[in-house]
Amino acid sequence: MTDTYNPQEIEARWQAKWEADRLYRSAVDPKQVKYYALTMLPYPSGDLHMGHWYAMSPSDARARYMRMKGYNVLFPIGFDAFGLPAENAAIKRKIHPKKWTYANIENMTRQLKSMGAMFDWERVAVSSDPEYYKWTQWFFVQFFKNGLAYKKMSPVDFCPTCNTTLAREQVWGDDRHCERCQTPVIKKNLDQWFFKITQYADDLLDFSQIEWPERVVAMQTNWIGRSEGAHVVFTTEHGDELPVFTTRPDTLWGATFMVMAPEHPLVASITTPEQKAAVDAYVTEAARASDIEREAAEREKTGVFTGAYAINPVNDERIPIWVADYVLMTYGSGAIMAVPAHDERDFAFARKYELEVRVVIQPDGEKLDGASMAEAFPGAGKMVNSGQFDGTPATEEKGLANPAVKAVTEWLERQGRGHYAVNYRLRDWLISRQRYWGAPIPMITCPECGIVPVPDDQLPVLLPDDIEFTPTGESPLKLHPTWKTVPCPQCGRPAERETDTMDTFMCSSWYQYRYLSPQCDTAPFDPEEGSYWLPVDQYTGGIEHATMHLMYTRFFTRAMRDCGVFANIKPMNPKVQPASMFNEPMTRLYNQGMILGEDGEKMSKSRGNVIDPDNLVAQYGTDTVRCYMMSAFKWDQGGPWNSMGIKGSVRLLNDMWAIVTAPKPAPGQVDDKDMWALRRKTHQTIKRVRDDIESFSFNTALAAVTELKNLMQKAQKTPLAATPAWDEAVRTMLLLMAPFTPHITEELWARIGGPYSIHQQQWPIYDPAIAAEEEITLPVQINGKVRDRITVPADTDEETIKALALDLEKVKGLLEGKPPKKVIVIPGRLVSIVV
RNA sequence: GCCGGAGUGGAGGAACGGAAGACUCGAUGGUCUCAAAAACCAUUGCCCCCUAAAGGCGUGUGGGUUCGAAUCCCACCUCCGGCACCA
Repeated sequence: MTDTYNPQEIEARWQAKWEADRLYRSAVDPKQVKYYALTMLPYPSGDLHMGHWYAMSPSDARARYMRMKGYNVLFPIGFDAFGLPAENAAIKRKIHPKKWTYANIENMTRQLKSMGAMFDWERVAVSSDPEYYKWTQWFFVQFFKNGLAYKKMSPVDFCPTCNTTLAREQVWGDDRHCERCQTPVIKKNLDQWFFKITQYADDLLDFSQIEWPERVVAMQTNWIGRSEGAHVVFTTEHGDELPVFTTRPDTLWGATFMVMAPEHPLVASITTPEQKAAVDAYVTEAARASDIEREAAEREKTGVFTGAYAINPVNDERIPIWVADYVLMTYGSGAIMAVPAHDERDFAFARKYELEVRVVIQPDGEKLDGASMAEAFPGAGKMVNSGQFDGTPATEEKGLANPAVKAVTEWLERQGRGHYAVNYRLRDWLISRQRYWGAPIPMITCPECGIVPVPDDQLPVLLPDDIEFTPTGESPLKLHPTWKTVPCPQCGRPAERETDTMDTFMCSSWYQYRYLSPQCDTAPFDPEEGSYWLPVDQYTGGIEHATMHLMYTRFFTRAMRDCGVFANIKPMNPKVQPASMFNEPMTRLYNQGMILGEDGEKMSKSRGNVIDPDNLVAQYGTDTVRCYMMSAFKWDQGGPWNSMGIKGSVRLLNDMWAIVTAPKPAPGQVDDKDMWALRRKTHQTIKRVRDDIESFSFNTALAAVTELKNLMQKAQKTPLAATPAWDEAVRTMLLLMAPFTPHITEELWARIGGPYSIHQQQWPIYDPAIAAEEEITLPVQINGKVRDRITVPADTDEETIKALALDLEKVKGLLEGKPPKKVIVIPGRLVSIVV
């Protein structure tokens, strides 16, 4: 048993055995407590990269740990297999997207298996399989039937490179670029399908049922952008209603003009003949300018007077109506009341065009004057110039929590001039994509019956295989000679299929359910499986999905709930299946960081800083790569790759191998102290590794095992290595390392005669009595500085410690015979003397 | 501007308000070797010093609370991420 560590041989052998034994097959077992651990599913781009390893191997280690803790763990994997790269490959290299995708899946499955993770390979779900997308389409129809899906002609974001529209969430950055390909998007007016995610805005703002990182909660909250205020109806002199949304109804008396967005439908009709030329020119110019130009915050405001006037409903004042592009048609009603004294933007506009600035909130201690003030005052004060509301305090609080807002809103409601209102930044989810490689939208347009969903028994609407790609990138579904022509399901007359496919985020919004029973053909998932496994207990993945996938999937679960999809799900173990399981798909979320190239930049082929995991596995073995992923970084932060750093993991595993396989020394005299020191370290390590894995602190868990290993290494050739304490240490070290490095530990476990499989063993039990220190060294501080230390038995009482400390030569010297002012003894911690 | 997060040795990173720098990499010196690699041993925050002892200084900056602060509070600075003419 002195052969050297040969990871490649060991890993292949155990992987084969595990697979043959179905060691990682997870099945419903009501007698056992379930644990659903989930890592974000990969897109089959061709090869597994370092990022996949970094995301998945710690996630796997934790799932393995939970299994050893006694949970029935489900840790599935699959592929988010629809998407544009497959089509790009088809156009560029004349490979059919299906062929390209499934070849990649095959290759990546091999790579994933090389990771040695505890994935249940019998639950693999692939979103481009007809068995899968049948149910993606079924959900679409359900949503349509429940009023959650609608088709609408509207100006939408279009990526000219990807040749498709995008959801608002998929447009990023100041230059409004495509999240996938970085190309700035353009606006197009198209007839598109939307999901009513806005209907769930408030529901989605409720994070009380989930333990998600504050960062994600903040990002989603930001994204939804809820603001409270009032809906107030202004009218033009000619009686046209001009409703506005304002968060500051308490400043209504300070409205000295109104502004409409250039796209506002009433602009043309209210403009007076004298102003028509100027307004037309302005509107035309605004339409030509891109959103990026228009939305640049630093840009100077421009606008044109329409010649028309509105009546302020609170005081019947006549105020001018302007058109300006700083007002957006997409938010609120596309028109605002302008209160220059208390709003920065209105102030800038008013000064430029010499419009009245009237103060209606006076702060304490200074006197604002509309004519002379240099900037708007958005702060707190008392209402003035506001009729019966004068003197009402206006605070910094938002919405009805602000007494001035509350008083005015209630009065508006009583008067019928307005009402409480909430506005959101969130837009409905645009899911139409003008692409081939996606799930076809299962809708048919009939000239007689209108829009008709494909009946359930005709699902899935299959993608045709006989397609042709043109270099223009136009969807082959549109160009297909016959595919889109079908009889209307209602009247049987010739009708036309929807040729758009669905946003692939739709597929990934419900994959955690499909994993439960990927073969199920009577429902999206088997009710028994759902009743046992739901919800996902622990989800892990990247932060980049905060306002896309992670928001969509929360919406999706709620929509499923409201469509009755969970009607036959009865939690088998309500203790671990919170009532929130029908609202929230994932109870806990943890975001890992990103692994960068050695140069500190994002890994990319063009930079040439890509580290290939296949090569590393070939060179060092899977266990070493896994170990390095988990020891060298804080998981939530990630960081640059260091090709030297992996040596640390190589040494750890070699040392572990050597310690376990070394011949035992002859028994002999063993110092009791040494024996207890080893047992103490062993038990302290159990606790540290346990606590660290639970808190995702994999690096410190491995550091703790390394400390144990270092201690054992020193004792390896002494008679201590022939004692039961040593055997306990060896067993413990292997069990603690099993989640991190599953193959080497399985091999060594077998060699020391442990029962197969180490991965089915119970997590070692930590005994606090053994872990407790017998002797402790206490630092002795004088005025907060450590001057000496004393070593005493752990149970020494305070008085004795105090006496010992004061008797120290060094302390006596520093006290110079004077009595100390104060002596603080913290048992087990330190002695602090104040002079 | 608003909302999150982060600033600790040469690098990654440890530290329930109680010994700053665990563990790892790197570096330096040594052992082994014809040599190199590997392995092993030792040193490794900075200043002072031949060395050591003994000091002093050190967790982005400046204050504060405390016997005691990387950690708590206040005010800043820098970097990263999200949102932003959103009424």
